[in-house]
Amino acid sequence: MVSAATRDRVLKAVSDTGYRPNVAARNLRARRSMMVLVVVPNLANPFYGEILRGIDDGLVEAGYGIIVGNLDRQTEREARYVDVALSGQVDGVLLLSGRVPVGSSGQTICDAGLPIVTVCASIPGLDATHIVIDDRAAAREVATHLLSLNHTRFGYLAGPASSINETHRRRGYLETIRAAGFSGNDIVILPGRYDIQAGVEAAEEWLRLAPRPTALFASCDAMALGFMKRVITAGCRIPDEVSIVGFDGIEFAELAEPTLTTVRQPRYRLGRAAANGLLARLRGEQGGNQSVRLEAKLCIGGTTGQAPVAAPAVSLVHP
Amino acid sequence: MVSAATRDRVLKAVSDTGYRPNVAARNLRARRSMMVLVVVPNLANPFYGEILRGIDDGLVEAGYGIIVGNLDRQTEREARYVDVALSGQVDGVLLLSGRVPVGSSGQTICDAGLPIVTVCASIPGLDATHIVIDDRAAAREVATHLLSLNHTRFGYLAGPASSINETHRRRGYLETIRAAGFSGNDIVILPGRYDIQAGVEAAEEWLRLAPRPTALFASCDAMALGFMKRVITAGCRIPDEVSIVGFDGIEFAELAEPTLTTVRQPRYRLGRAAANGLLARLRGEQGGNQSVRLEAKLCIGGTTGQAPVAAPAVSLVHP
DNA sequence: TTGAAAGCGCTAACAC
DNA sequence: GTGTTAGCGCTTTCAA
Repeated sequence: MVSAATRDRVLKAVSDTGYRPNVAARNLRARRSMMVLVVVPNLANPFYGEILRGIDDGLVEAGYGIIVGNLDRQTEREARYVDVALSGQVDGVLLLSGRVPVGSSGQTICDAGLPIVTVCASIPGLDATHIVIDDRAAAREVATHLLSLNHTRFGYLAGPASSINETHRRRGYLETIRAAGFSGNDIVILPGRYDIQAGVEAAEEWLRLAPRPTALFASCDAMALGFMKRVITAGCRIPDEVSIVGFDGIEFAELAEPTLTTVRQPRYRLGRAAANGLLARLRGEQGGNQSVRLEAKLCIGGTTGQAPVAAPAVSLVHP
Repeated sequence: MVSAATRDRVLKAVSDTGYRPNVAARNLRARRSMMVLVVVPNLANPFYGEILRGIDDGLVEAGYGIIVGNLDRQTEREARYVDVALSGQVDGVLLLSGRVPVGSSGQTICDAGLPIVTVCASIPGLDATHIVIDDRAAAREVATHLLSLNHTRFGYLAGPASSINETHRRRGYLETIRAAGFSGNDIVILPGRYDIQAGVEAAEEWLRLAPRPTALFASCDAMALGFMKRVITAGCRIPDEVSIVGFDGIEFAELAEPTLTTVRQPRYRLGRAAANGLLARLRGEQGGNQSVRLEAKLCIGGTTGQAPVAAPAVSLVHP
């Protein structure tokens, strides 16, 4: 609402002086920062890279920038990001970590009163938008697939106990196997922590077992790939001696030989949905506790096959 | 420099009122933001994830946060981050992209007058600290390794022409092969762009060649792994029919079967060095144009082996 | 030591 | 339409 003449005069002055608005001043005055904090458990895992891409694409369009808070799997690092939120450096928070970050003096990131969206891990009781897939149903599908291949001894390569995803995946897997008539004796649970090395260590444990489970569900691809590499190195054939299923659907799962059977999460779309959910809350359009569920899909690769028949063959000889 | 009594009174008031300093106001007054912009070519490539970890660890200790600028391989996206720098949102810039970002109205990110550090790609003529490895020497080492295995037909899977790394790697590889007496006829150059899919496409091209090069140097691991998967799918044996070398040393290179021979870059340390270099510049301790060079190492895996001997055997029959 | 005041650069509100 | 002003919350400077 200015005359054309004035506008031109202003625009000319802008380009003459090379004027640039100062963002700190604007933020101070407007009481917002146009920044969003994204708390990531482990930047080194490419699973998060792709989600981050979706988040970035969604937020940048709306003029928001992202501040990355990498926990590097260390809970102690949460405090830093609680401070970032509490000191007004960001307008909203995106939690990929499945936990509410806790500060050094007992406050949580919720005390900042900022809009929060969680991705890939709904946190019970948290007033936030939760962008999720159905971990439990996906894990059931994994178990059903392995049962259909006549496996009778099952392994589960777990994530960290603190992870809510871990809980759901384990439950879905175990309940389906039990429902098929198997007992705890038919199931071996190997501890893990969602990284490659954990998969390697679990493989070493598995190699020492007798009898070995013939089917292994690793609760993330990084672990599945580490496991796979280690057992191949030990001379095992996949899927002849052991069937392996991962979870996440990272690109490298497709590059494994054989291609890893895995649950593919729509990572980019999860990121976009998270950005949209947060933008809606930032605009005040939404509040309360709600969930958006995206589809995950079991992708059958070459790492799963019929259970080996060695044992039954022996029993036929001695009826 | 206040009396103990006053200090206590202040501290009590702080905890009573739940006082938190406002960062925007502090930044406005202090004319700094305690934020650093990190420009990344492609967040989806785990190569950058690990460098980012090193950067984050180095900067967070000094109280700086990072704003991630993902280009997603699209040069047009640079403009956004030029604005971020120009509008004073950050105190320094870390460039992983090997290019000086250019804004929409012709300015570059340098016009912000901020300290700049480049990582993994020194940009000629730029007043910055350059954290690099010797791409050319590493590529020479790759060629020497392949020559020592008696290969005589060589492939090179290139990166994008705009990349300075691409230039160095190609030069080092080709000059070494030429110095060994081979000509352009013995070398096939396949176009690529530093992602998995480019590796797959190059493999399809390679499968159509006759005669095929028996040695392939892919200028990044993601491409090498994509290439490898595709040729294995087509029934080729590695390294019996083709030797493959990658570049970068991402974790997944070690998980490939056979393990990928590759040049391992010290990614985390590159990130730390970049953080340190930027902190030094931010403190005004350093200026001008300087380089820090870290060691990259050729790690021999199972994807390289003696050149197949079929052709020489034929020529012995008809001397 | 402590208190008071100026001002960073912007935007919203108001008077002209 | 246009020009002026107050104040966001902090830090620095200067006076008491």
